[in-house]
Amino acid sequence: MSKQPVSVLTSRPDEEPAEQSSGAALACCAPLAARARSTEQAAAVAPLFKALGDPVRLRLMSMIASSAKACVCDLTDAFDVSGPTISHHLKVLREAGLVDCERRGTWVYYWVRPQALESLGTLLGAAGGAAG
Amino acid sequence: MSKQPVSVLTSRPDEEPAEQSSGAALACCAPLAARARSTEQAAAVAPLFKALGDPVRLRLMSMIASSAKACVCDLTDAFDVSGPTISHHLKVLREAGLVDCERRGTWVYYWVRPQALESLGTLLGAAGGAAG
DNA sequence: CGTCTATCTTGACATCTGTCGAAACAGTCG
DNA sequence: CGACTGTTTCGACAGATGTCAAGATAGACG
Repeated sequence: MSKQPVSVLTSRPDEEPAEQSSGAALACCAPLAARARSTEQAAAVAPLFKALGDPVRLRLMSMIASSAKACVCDLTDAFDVSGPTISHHLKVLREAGLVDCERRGTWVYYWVRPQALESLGTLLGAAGGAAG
Repeated sequence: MSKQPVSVLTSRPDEEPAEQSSGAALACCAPLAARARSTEQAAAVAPLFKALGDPVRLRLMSMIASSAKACVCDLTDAFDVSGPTISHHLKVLREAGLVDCERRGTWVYYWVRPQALESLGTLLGAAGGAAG
């Protein structure tokens, strides 16, 4: 069976088009562009990983994803940290584009934005091609 | 394409069976254990995301995964940061269990440890129900 | 053995992060 | 309107992080 060949991890910046050694000018054309692209891509995706890089936020995401809509009060209850801290983490998650929220009366509900997760999933394991 | 419903994100800490909470002193029982487990899981996985949460490290991973074995010198050349900084990032990646390295003469080669990536991939998109 | 290259470790420093308490803001209910 | 509950913002602070320069270590080569 083909183990998921990861893929960000296998985005191989060098396999773009006519890649490699097609010209001595390697240091100036495609490769460079590819590399730049990779850099940008990394800069764009790293924040998502970073946002998920905190235990509290990871668990928060887990809880939010587990229920269609999660109320802040429920989330707060499940942690040992203060309300403001949870609020802060939710803001980080929100700014990373991982979740979105809406106010319904007194309560605020959060839900996961599938797009972001797909991005990560794709980066990590989907993307055929690669295979190492 | 992959419309899989993420999964860390859906690990629903409450769906754990009566996982023998033989610990007597448990304030409650299953719920607490389940939650503890979830917390532990988050604590265990967050570092992986965190390690990937830096653009340099993410790109480093990408490059390492792109080639069976990547030499530090090649990696260093591809970035604008100093050698020690690359070394530091590689250490972070190594300590997170994402990569491993070996010295061959003068050079040190790095490669990706599939396990870690699988963990992340599983967490993000695969894993059907809970954990397993 | 001495020297050179490649890589890692150490120490220092500015910045970012996670956390809290206090206060502000948003809505509901009496 | 006024009091109360839920959530976010503000200000502050300890600790973590990313980066560099300088020095240390590992192995190759003469």
